[in-house]
Amino acid sequence: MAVQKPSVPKGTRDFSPIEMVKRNYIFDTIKGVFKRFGYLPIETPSMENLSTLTGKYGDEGDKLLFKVLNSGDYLSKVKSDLTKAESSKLALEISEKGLRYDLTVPFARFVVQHLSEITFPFKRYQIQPVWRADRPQKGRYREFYQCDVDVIGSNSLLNEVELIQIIDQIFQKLNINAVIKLNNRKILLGIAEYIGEPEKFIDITVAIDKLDKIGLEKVNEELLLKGLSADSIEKLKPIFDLAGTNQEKLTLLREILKDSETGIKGIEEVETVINYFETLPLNIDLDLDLTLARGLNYYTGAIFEVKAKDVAIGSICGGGRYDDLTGMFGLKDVSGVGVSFGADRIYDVMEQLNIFPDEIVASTKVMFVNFGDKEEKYCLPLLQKLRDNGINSEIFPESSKMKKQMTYANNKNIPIVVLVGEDEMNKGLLTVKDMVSGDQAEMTFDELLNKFSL
RNA sequence: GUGGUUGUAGCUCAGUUGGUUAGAGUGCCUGAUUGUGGUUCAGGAAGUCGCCGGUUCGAACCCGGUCUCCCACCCCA
Repeated sequence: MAVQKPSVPKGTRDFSPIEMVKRNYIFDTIKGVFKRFGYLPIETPSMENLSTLTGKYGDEGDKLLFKVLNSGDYLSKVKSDLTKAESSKLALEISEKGLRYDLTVPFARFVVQHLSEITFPFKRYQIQPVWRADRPQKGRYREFYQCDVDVIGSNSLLNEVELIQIIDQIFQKLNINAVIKLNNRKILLGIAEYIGEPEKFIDITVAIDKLDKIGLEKVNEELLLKGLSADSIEKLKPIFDLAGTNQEKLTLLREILKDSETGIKGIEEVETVINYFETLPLNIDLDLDLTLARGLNYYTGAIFEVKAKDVAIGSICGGGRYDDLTGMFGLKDVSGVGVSFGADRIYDVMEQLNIFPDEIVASTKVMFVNFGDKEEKYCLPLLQKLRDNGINSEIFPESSKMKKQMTYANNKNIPIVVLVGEDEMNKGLLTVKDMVSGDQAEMTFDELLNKFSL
């Protein structure tokens, strides 16, 4: 067989030991906070039935689904004329499974399917990879991990508040400066009603989402293109211009949207969440951002997005409330709310800021130089004692040249090297070298141990 | 999915108008130093120039395709 150059598919990556140590640090931190708030883990399959996935993420989302080819002679079962078949229709005939696009929709499916085993409110977390057939860029992968927390079966806004607390804790623990942007789909719907274009709701949200990126003028152009009247667009302006504190924005908004029942409901929801937030001793900033829309169509209430303040990489966490996701699987009137942490982007942020704690690379504290068979046998019990005392230690596995062994210790940042040769064995002492200062001294094993008990 | 961009030693990158044997820094290996790393000095190994094809007497360089990376759009973690 011809030798092939090894490679992984576009947008996917291998992770080396160093990367995994750092990734696990992120996962463990996130998981720890989830557990602290009483959430329990679940997992779902990498593949879902395509019918479970399609239609949940909007047209764009459907295009980004990875589809899995049916097994066997899938073409023989195709009914369409292959010479003029549309790809999108043909896909449904030759593929009935797809890789999951997020963890929220599979979770909704899970809830409905396992209803009898679940007590509401159901608090679950789920940390698994998801796949999107997007074109990769920095901070944008085709396979990436999401860390979801959701509580389903409770309308209480206390859940929204709890999510904010969770976000606060996680980013505090990871030492990332972040800001939570908060909005509410009901407010956006109210705005669409207020300007007299409720049926253009999706177009409006998608356009105003880009406000801080492309500016007011371009947004207006896009809205015009989508068929909004110039009048409607003019009415949007004061809403974009809203400034001041969260409370000030809400007061103004309440006046503007006073005739929209939905809008007022959204304002009240946001107000409640913000009022809770202000009574809590949290570190993170919470910004009411009316231009936050989020593309996922299943959100109905609060929407969140978290951005790192010090790195431009898009959102590192996002989510919101969905009132009818389970409805699509036949379970009505069960509302849920949750957020998803993007582990890969969080990694990129931490890497760029160089804020991974040194100690997570649990490195060796003591290395014994290997001088040969007799010395090995002499050192092994000492090594055992160090380990029993919780000191990470190792012996170089071969009696290589000193230079090689010392270089190894140096590159691995091992702070203490112990040399035990014939001399030391006869005297019952160890030569202990401090690799930072370069000093070395003879001492007993107990004296070495004492160095660590300080 | 649309448009653009990148790919040369393990890593970061030079490489002239197409012209003999493709370079540098860093890392690695060896020695100066047989039981002493991190500094210094001397030496050494290392490249199908992303891949496939074409043009040409001759291609890292020009052309086509393809893969990958990155950027913008779209969308998003």
